[in-house]
Amino acid sequence: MSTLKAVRGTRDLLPPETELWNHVESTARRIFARYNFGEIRTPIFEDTTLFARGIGEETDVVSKEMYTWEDRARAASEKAQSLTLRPENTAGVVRAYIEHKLGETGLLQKLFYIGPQFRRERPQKGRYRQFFQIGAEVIGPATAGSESPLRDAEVLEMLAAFLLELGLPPANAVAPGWRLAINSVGSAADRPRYVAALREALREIAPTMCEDCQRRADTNPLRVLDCKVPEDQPKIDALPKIADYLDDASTAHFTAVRAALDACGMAYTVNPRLVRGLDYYTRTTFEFTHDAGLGTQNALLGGGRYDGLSEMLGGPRAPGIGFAIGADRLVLTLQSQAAGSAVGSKADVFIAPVGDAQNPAALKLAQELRAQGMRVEVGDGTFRVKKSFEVADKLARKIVLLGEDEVASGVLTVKDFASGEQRKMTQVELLATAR
RNA sequence: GCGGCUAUAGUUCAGUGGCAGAACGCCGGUCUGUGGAUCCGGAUGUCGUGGGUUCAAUCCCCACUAGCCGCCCCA
Repeated sequence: MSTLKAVRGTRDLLPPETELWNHVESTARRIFARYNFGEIRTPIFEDTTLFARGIGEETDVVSKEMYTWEDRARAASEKAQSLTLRPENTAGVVRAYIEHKLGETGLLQKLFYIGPQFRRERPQKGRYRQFFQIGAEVIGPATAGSESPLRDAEVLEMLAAFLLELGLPPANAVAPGWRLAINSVGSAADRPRYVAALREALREIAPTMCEDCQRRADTNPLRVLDCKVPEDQPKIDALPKIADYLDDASTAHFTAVRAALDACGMAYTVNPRLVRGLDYYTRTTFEFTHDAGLGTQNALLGGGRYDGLSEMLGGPRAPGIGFAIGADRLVLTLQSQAAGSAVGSKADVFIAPVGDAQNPAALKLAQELRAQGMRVEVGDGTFRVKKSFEVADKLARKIVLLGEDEVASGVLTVKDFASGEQRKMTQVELLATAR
């Protein structure tokens, strides 16, 4: 019989690696809290329509990468509902915003999430079919300031603070690090005008370009800008620029975002070709990449503004901006930086009963020490003392020998592995030395 | 979804058409309570799965699966 394995594109996270994951997640919670974000937890699956409408029917994510199934109808009269494992979380958050009428508070909603997402792509390093994102959204009625360029800059500054807190500095001339690229794809009105102009220009040029571009020119013209084929680059440079199609408000918005970033001393580059793959993005889009540790999958996180998404989903006007961090990629990056290598800490003490008659007393001692907050590992009385020492040295900083004498007298024999010093002490003294 | 590379011990990896190897780790060392880079000994395993060629396949061939790299796309 063949043994069962985690399915393609999924994996188990085990200690001590999970320690690093917890570090990343708790750091996100700590930093986001400083910016007054609250946590939202949305369901892991949603009505398929949510993603089709929100992300865009024609996007790759929706058209070929979703885990979708027909839910069982409970009664003959009921229609089976099409459900989908969430491929990203922004649509779900906006759905919740609409459903709970959060706009009626009149306040800006600042929400973050941490959780698994699912896309049926070909797995490779840093890309899994179940992957984890840490994301945040700032959304609310325009009267709450949700449309302000200050929000864009604040979110970007928060991301920089988060990466810095994790020990990841921005790249500079000599050292690798992260890089921030930003762009504006215009308002909901600008974007179609630009796409139309792009289509027009591509009608002539596209046949001379690479195969992929010929296809993209038809299906998703913005993607042509992303082409990496060297021969196509001059042709792409000659295409209409999004900046020339922004209306005054969008241009002013982008200028204001940059001014706020400059004020914070944030380094970034404007990349006019940075268009995100999801339909809901408007105006500001951005991406953080990292030079080291990730192969081709060098995007650490991405995001942007989505002023029209709520309305696309049937809700009130609710401009917003958000991002999603690829936690799998962030962890990979930290591991390659050795910034995350200091994991695998030891227990405070290892209790070694000598003879299995001492087992009950050992468990009682462990219970009491743990109640005082100590991290305790308990061996087994059938272990020879030599083995207890070997195991204890691997797992803990101190060993407590608990033989017949110790149990009778209540005086423990304690050896510290770092100093090699061994002495008798009471339980109270042991607690004091561990502090 | 497409192309390339890979799959051998718990781990990292050698290797051969004829009994399967190293290092690290693991277990044990003249049985009575002392670990760390000492020393001695021991076990590692359907050689990814299923077919085929052959007297004989871990090795050659085919398919499948998985991982990695690249493409597409994206976090």
